[in-house]
Formats: sequence, structure tokens, C-alpha cells
Amino acid sequence: MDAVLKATIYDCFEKGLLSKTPLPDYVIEIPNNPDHGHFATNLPLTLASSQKRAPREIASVLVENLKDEGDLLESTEIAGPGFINFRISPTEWHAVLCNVLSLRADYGRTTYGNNEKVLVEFVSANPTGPLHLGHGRGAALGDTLCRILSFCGYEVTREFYINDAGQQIKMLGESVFCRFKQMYDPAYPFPDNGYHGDYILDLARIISEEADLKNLSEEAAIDICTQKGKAMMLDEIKQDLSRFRVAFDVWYSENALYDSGLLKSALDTIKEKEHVYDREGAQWIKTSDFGDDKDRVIQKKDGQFTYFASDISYHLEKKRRGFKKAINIWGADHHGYVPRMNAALLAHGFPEDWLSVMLIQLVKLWKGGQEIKMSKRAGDFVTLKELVDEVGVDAVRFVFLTKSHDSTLDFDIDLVKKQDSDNPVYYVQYGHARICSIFRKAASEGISLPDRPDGLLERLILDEEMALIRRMAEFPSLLDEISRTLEPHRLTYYLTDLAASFHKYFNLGTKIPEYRIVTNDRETSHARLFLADAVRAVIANGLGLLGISAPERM
RNA sequence: GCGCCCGUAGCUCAGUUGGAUAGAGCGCCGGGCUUCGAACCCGUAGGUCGCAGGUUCGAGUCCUGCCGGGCGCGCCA
Repeated sequence: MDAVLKATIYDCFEKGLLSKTPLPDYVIEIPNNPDHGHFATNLPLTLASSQKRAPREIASVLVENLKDEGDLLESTEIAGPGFINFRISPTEWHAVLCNVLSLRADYGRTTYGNNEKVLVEFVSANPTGPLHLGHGRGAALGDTLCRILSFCGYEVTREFYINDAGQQIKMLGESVFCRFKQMYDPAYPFPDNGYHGDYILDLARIISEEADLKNLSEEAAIDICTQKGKAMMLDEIKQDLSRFRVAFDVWYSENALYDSGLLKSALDTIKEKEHVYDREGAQWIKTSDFGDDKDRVIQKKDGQFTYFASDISYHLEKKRRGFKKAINIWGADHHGYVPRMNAALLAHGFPEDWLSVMLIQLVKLWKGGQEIKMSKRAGDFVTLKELVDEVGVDAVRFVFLTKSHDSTLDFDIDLVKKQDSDNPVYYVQYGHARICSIFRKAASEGISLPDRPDGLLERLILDEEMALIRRMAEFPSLLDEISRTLEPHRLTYYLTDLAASFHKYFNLGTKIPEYRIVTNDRETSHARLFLADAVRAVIANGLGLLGISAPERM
């Protein structure tokens, strides 16, 4: 389409029908209103000022000189203030359908990413407690984004950064140890800022069975509680994620940064770059030279490195491992941290767009018409596991992925639970199951499809049939667009639309028997079954990218 | 006080580098199953796109200022 337009405009330049100017930023879009054709462009409007002519006049010059050499177009018209609306000929749409049918599970796969190595870091929950709803949102988002990026030709690595070096991990150990002590001495004081959840008590029980905490020094016992507690929590996190259909390629330990000396050598490079200075006995990095609102400490007065220091070295390490691009998915409460991270990376000469941080806004949980405040320290929260137990993986993932990540999400647990049949995920899945059912029906009537749809597709002439094909044609470019904008939620809306188009089409046949998919005319049945089969493939591909099952029966 | 995100139908939310008459689901009201799955379809009602300016052929979308809500502003992680 764009090729036709470009050929046309250069031809008009050559012939002197239009004065030669640089091409403006025009768009070719799919209009909302079907009356406006299959595609529309605002090219004449954008040319108006440089050409110093009326948009409609420019439009008529372009239309009269259209270079449609492949015979792509069925009709062209000038509309409104100076849009050009195009209709594609049916045979072109049939070609799209053939393409879907031959590619099937690979339909939508693109080379947009050019095999670029990209690292997506997400969830990265501290191993001090179970995953909660916020983590679930990050997990669903990150996982789906990775699936889409891979599908679009990126070489994706999924990474979970384990914050196992800091204060909070010690606090886990102390909390567990305290619960252990309290088994014998209920008055034993609980540490300030300790973790209060019931799971701490479980850890204390299990660890005290495995290790003889009683006869160890307090220091040694706390150390065991810390190490075992951390390992067990991490194990639980891995299980929860796996059940949520989220897999990671790399589990990267913050401790490893210290142990391997990477942190130290990274800080040496920072110092070489002369962006570090001494003040009041601490080491500061001049992030304010690179867009941060103030400088930051990387090494404290007591010689300890800050969390920021290890995070900088972690990102230097990511780059060193050869990634051309990094995407971090963080909770919105870390947003203040973004400018300093970017500043530190700029100080190291990273390209400005090397790191993209996606901030996910809060998940607010509602139950019985009331908001439930969640706090990990207070031990008062709903875990991802509990939610999945109640509503199932498919529904939870779909709800998370239906909202844009930078908007807070109200998760009404009663609604999602009771919704069962009203939940939009079932609407899409039902489309898939329904098509499977039609094929079962066709088989029971002895209808078998030819290997190829050649010569049959001109039977597809209904508006609803064309609408389905047009929808499917958008799929690959939608995925590219999602890769570019990092907005996976658009896929859920696409699938809902596609399923709606199918349900609508299907329902034609409840009124008029000739419009059924399996109908009296055999060739028409074949053509419609091919169409349905293609829709089934696209729904399955889309659900697959969302990490949601495509059931054959429901 | 400063910074980031959000504000669109009764509710929850979409709205594709600015495009033509602002959409969906839920809820309300009313229709549609004697053969392909009614977990579906069709229709009615419901809007000052928070407010006010600005940019232009054109603004829910971009800019400025307000209002309202959320989240951050440690030598914590």
C-alpha cells in the first residue's frame, strides 16, 4: 500500500504535477468506520502546506495518477477534508487467508527484531516472602512481552535478579530465628521491621527440624535461618512462577556480584571515568551531571557499598554480556530510582535508549466492596498462589494483561471469581472451542477438507467473511507495534475483537441456514471451514503469546 | 515543596508516531435457540474525554497552568 503511494507521488514529482518537496509524515491507517474503506491516508492533508494547494486538489492529482501496478486496489475515493480511502480487491484478501493457512502456528512471526539481543529482567522479588498480586502482574506482563519479542525476531533472555545480599535478607533470618525462639519462649522479642507473615512460622518449624538450632550460637543459628529461609522462599517463588507459566533463563544473584569481584571491578571503571568523588568520608557518583537531581552515594562511610552501587555494576554486567537492549520491569514505587539509574549508565557512555524501564502501577485488591490494603511486613496480603488457586491461571493472566501497565489496576476478586462465564478470557477461548466444535461436526458429516484452499476462496464474499480476513491481516503488524511500544495489553483487545467478529459471523447461520459454515453446498462449506480454521490458528497463536490455553472444548 | 503515573459511560477499562460520527466488557431495559456450542448474537438508554487556555486544516491524544487521586523523594534494599 505504501509502495503504491510512494510510487505515485514520485511519479507526480517527475511529471511536474506536484512540486518536489520532502515527504511529510503521513499515515496509512485502518479506519474505524468501514465506510472509509480498508485503508486511508492523510497524505494530501499533510502535503497541503508545502504544496500551497488545497488538500482535495492534491488528492485528486494523486488519485488520477495512481501507480497501482500489482492491481491491488479495487477502488479509491477522496473523502472529507482530503483523505484518500482505498479498497483492496477480494483476491488480495484471499491471498492473506492462504498465507495464514500455510503458516499456521508461525503466522504473525516477524523479523522485526533483527535477532537483536535483548535482556528482559522482571519480577525480581526479594526472596523474603511469597509472590503477591503485584508480582503476578509483573510476571504476566514480562512473560508475555518476552513471548512477543521472541516471536518478532528478538533474541530474548529472561532474567530474575535475586536481591540476596542486603539488609532485608538478614531480617528474614532474624524473623525466622525469632519465631523459632518463641516456640519455647513466647516473650522473645520480635525484631523491628521483621516479617510477620505466617510463612515465617512455617519456615521456622521446618528449619528447626532440619538443623539443631538450639545448640548453636545465636549468630550461627541466624545464619542458618537466613540461608535456608532464603533458599526455601526462592524455591517457592520458582514453583509459583512455573505454575503461572513463567520461566526464566537466568537467575542472577546479587551476591554473585560481590563474590566474583565484579562489583569491585565495576566500581573501578566508574572511578576511572572520574565521575566519582569523596565527601564526608563516603564515595559519591556525579549522577547530577547526567540528569539526576542530585549525586548519589555508592560507598558508605563504613566502607559498605550501597544497593545502588551493586545495581550499577549489575547493569554494566548486562551490557558486557552483549545485550543491545535491556528492559526492566519495576514496580511504580521505584520510579524515583529511574533517573539515577539512567544517569549512571549515561556516565558510562551507554546509549540513551539502551535501558527501558517499564513501571507497573499498583494492583489494588477489592473484596466484598472494600479495598484490602496489603503489606508484606505486616504479613497481610493475597498471594499469587492463592489467587491462581481460586480463579485459575488463564483468567488471572488475562485480567492482568487487559490493562495498560501504567495505569493502576483494580482487581475485584469476587468479580473475577464469580465472573466465570462473563470473564473476557472465556469469550476468546470460547471462539476457539467453538471452531473446534464445528470441525467435529463437519467430520461427523463426512466432510474432509482438501489439502489446499486453491480455487475455493472466491466463495468467501460476505462482509463478515472479509472483515475476519482483514482482522487477521493486522496480526503481524500489531505484534511489531507491541514490540516497539512495549504494550502487550493491546493483544488482548485484538483477540477479543477477532473473537467478536467470529461470533457475529457464526450467528448469521442461526437465522439463515445458507450462511452456516457447514452448509448444503460442499465447496462453500470447504471455503468457510478454511476461513474458520485460519481464525482458530490466529486465536491459538495470540493466546499462546499471552500464555493462555486454547481449549478444544469448554 | 519537588518529581513520576492516572483522570474517558453507573462500574472496570481500551482508544495504534494528532485524523473523519469517542469504543468494549459488566450492569440496566427489550428481542433471538425444531439441525454448525446461547460461555453466543441483535437492539435501546447512558459522555462537557477533570477544568481553563494554547498549538493547527483537525486535539481524548501535543504544550502551559490549575483541580482531584495514587506513588516516590535515605550513606534503606
